[in-house]
Amino acid sequence: MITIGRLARYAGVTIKTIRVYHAKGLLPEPERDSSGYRRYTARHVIDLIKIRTLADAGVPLARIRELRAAPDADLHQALRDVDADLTTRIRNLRRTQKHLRRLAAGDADLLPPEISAHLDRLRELGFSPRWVELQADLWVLVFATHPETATELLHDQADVLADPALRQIFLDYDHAHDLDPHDPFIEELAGRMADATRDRYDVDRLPGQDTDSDIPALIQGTVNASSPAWQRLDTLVRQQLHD
Amino acid sequence: MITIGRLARYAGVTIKTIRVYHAKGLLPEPERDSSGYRRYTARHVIDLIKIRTLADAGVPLARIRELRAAPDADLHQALRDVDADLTTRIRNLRRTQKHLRRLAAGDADLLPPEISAHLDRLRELGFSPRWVELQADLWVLVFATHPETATELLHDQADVLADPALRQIFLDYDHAHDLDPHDPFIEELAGRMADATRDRYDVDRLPGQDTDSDIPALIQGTVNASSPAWQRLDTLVRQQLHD
DNA sequence: CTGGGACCCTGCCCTTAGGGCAGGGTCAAG
DNA sequence: CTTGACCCTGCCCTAAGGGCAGGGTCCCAG
Repeated sequence: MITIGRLARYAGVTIKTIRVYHAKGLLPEPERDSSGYRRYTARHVIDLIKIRTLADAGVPLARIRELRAAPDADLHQALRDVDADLTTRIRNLRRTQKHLRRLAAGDADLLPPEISAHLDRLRELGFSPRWVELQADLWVLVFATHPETATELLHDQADVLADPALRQIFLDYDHAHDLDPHDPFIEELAGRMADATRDRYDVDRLPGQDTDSDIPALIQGTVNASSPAWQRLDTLVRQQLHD
Repeated sequence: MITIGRLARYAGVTIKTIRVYHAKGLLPEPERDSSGYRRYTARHVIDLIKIRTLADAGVPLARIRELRAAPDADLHQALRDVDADLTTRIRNLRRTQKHLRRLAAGDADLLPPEISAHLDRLRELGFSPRWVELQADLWVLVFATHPETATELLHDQADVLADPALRQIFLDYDHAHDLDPHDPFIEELAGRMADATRDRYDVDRLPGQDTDSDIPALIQGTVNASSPAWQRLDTLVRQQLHD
């Protein structure tokens, strides 16, 4: 007849755990010896090990108690459910691990590989680190909020960068960040941007605006907030497009 | 500028979760609009997604808050630790799943395959279901408490069953369960058992008794409790061995 | 026979990561 | 003008134990 401490060591749990199981009616309270110590038998060891197997699998203690009284068929169904649940939990953990590794490899790589490639391309084309970082944030946001259309948008953006004139517009946008908001270059750039936009897109169907989302505004807001020149640029472009 | 509900949907969490993160200083409180509603920006979406990645990996929220302020080197070390931890967690879940399947396949199979084979053998040899079940419990206990010596004991037991005379002793033991404690057969069997034990083992070194464990007594106690005849058998054998 | 260290007992409060509800204000659409 | 969908704060609740206080037991060495 073993004591609670030995039972605990055998089953690889703490004494407290055993007492909790008694309190919750999972494991029957054993006899007490003359001094009030609990004395356990082989049955208890076996029961405890089974309980732990279920508990380790994530079954709530209350459920385990139910199962101890349930008919065999129910128990087996429950075991199948738990097994399936374990499988999905393992799969999820693996996915999380993948995300984690992306996060460790640098923020940008939280995105699908296509995006990392896009950002690398930006760096090659001579965009400033600040711009690349901003684009990273932006695409994180787009992919997080509109996964369905994000890929399409990204391809459109890649096309844009393939055209030297359009690419120059973005390079100038990047460069404008530190200019005075009233630098004449800003107005000239705004003109080019409005023209290019009208050229490329149906004015009422700008990309990304077909979903009733506030994400584009959100992004633009974030962008504008980082530079007064950019803020003015946005205002000017909007004016010209809405004439 | 999105509301808390939208942010929650984007990040796949509940509103409450976001409020908790604010309360714990994980995610900075955003500006409020004129009616006191929180208004979030792109930054918040990105931060929240990162936080969730860590939280999903099982990092405690308090730790995540620390990491947000920690230098880059620390963060990367932490990410490596978390990654390793995830790997062991996945491995443990897999082991648990294996245990669970054994449990589903019938109690006996909670034991290593060698034991299941042993129990199958018992069934073939004509032992009663009750005996087989008792042996299952017994071996569960032995393997749970003394994994180092359990295999050795099992092999010894397999040897014993290979000898027809010894096997007959166990079959008779099984059969004795339902006899009257004073049936003469019991005394005769006790004699055979004592002889066989003396024959096979050094009297002071019975198998399993070299560890200072109460498990053998525990097992014998459980066995004895299930039948008065068995109880008497044990008493008689002990008497004869200790003369 | 007397410490002392290792056990055991009950009872109580504490923790994590949120869930849920009450009670009240806000917004947009019909 | 109302209705349904949001949002606010504040409060209590949960699961599975951890930790501690305050007190009793056991066994072994001095």
